[in-house]
Amino acid sequence: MAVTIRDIAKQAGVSVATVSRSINSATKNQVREETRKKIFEIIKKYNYFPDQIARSLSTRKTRVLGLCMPFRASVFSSDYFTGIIIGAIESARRLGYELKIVLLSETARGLDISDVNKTSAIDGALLVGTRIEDELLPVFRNSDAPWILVNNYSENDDGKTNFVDCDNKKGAYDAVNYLFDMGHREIAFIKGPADSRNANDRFAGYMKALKKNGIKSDKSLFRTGDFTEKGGYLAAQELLADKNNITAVFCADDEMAVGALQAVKDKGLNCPKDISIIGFDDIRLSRYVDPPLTTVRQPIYEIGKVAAQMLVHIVEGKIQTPVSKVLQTELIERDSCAIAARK
Amino acid sequence: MAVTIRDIAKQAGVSVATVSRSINSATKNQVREETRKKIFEIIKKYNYFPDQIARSLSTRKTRVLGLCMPFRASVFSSDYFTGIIIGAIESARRLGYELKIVLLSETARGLDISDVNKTSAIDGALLVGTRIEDELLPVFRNSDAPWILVNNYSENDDGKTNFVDCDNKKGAYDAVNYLFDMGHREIAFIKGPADSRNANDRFAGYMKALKKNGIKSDKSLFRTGDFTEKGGYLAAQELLADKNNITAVFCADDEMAVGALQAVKDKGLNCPKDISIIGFDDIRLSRYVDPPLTTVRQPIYEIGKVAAQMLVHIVEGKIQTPVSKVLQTELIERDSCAIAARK
DNA sequence: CTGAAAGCGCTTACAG
DNA sequence: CTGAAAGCGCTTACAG
Repeated sequence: MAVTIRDIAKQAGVSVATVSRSINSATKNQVREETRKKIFEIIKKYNYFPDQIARSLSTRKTRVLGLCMPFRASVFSSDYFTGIIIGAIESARRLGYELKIVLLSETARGLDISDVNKTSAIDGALLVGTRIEDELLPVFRNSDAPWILVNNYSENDDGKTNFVDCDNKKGAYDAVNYLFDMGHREIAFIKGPADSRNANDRFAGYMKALKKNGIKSDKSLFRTGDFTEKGGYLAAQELLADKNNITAVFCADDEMAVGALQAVKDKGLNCPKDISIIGFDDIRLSRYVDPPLTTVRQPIYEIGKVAAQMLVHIVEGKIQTPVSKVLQTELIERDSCAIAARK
Repeated sequence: MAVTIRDIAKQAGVSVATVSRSINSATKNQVREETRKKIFEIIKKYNYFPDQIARSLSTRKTRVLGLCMPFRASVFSSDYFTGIIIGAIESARRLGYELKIVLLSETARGLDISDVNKTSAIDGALLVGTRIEDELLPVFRNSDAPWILVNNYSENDDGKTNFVDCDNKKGAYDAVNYLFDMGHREIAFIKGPADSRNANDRFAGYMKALKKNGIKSDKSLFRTGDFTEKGGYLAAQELLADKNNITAVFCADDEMAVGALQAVKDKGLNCPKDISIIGFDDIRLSRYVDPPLTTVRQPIYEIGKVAAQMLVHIVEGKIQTPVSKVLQTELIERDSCAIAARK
């Protein structure tokens, strides 16, 4: 049988209340040092660890954060998933929290986030990988349970959401300006899925940059991908077949950029000589393809880190909500973009 | 205030016991259908969800599995980490469990796995990324709490450990035979860290294949890497400087193989013409380097899946321990190996 | 500084 | 088929 606080109390000749006070940093000063010392000896001797479950039932706090996400392949894209988790777990750990992965059912059965909290025994939620279609957001908003939207805030949002994200629009804007400065005028764009908020913001950034540079947008220059390599390949293939005067393509994520790169090669064209390609995210693979991909880096690890930290602050009531943080992207120049070829 | 079982009982005009029985599949048949129906109406009406914490305290089961690992970079290598987690979480979910990530402190302070279970509120542990130096294993063995060693079993082990792993020795053996059949006789080996069990088993497989083919092992053909790309690069560089007659190098993981490939290129040599390279794991990157890497595929997703499933079976007492499963590796032929060049 | 007692929200023998 | 009651292992007002 496991040793409980009762056993310790009995052996130390004190009440369970005194043992409890001794082992909780907030109350340990209420106990005479000498008493505490004796208690800790007994604790050590019996190798006692307080039961976290009992503690939670009593305090109504679990000290665990939920990383909540739909079970969708794109969320689990290795670099993204790993980055968020490691960032989050580092913060959590430092602040004395653990991390639990909770999968949201695809069939969003009107689950309220406070239900998630109760059924999953978490103090707060990091909401990752949502899409507009999930319709998770509206219902989450009606909850007073602490949660943070990670990486899917939209500038068209309601202003009441806690979130951390990178500046998708600005990142895309920068990418297009970069291409423009290299002389590109016919810049194609491969969008992400229509129901992805950050995909939309990236598109908005593209449009904004076009406008600023006096280029009028041309619908025949857009294609929609699904954030996968294959989707990028297909979209680029179409683009290359239709329009022979494009000199650059901006992809809403690196996966699609990798696919687009392959399409360019398969068409017998050279990147960057004939076509420049620029991606978004800076996944590990970007450095290894040939040519290495120029891209807009999203500080994913930082995002996870900041998000978890922020969530803990909310949970502990140390911060006023709504709260948010927008991290900056960084243009990473590699070899997939070059001065626009004369056409 | 959240609604509790009391509220439901009161509204339904029954006792909490009856409500409790109704909502637990194991006991729901003890309740008259009519009564149950009424109870569920009330539950729905009040949007009641049973508190998992209270349940856990009462049943002494949490229905969460712990993915326990040291906080070490190599564990978090994207493909590995993601593969294990997704595999594990899928099994867990299907069986009604959740997954919590618990970081083991580097400074292994004599933590017993049963303590982990108590302090982390988990029913069982998946032990990932351990090294011999961790000295976690011996202490874990003294515990009766359910746990499974993932991916680090050694054939020299005690036979009492629950584990799932791939057949590292056999995989390495296959790789070397493959090279031998292509005419290679001077086959270098870049080992993993000395305190990694699977690294050692892979080395053992290499040695076994050498012996079987009548090649005597040559110490000058071994180098030790650290499972990272950089380590592989450095080791290969040394190898290439020292021995000019090697025609192939087998790397204990793909990360090192990618590094080795770069070293070969930097030396002005061609892979596979001058030097064949073969890796282990089949990480995503392997398909993208130039030339694409021939490697020994480790079914990492399957490993996570089987491990979680096995753990649940142990936790629920449905299976006799010790229990284990060894999954087979698969040689993936790509373009980094060729017939040995005459020297 | 310390203890007795109530309470956190469930489950489950026990009795009927 | 149902209920009253004890119990899971803690924390925390309350009283002294």
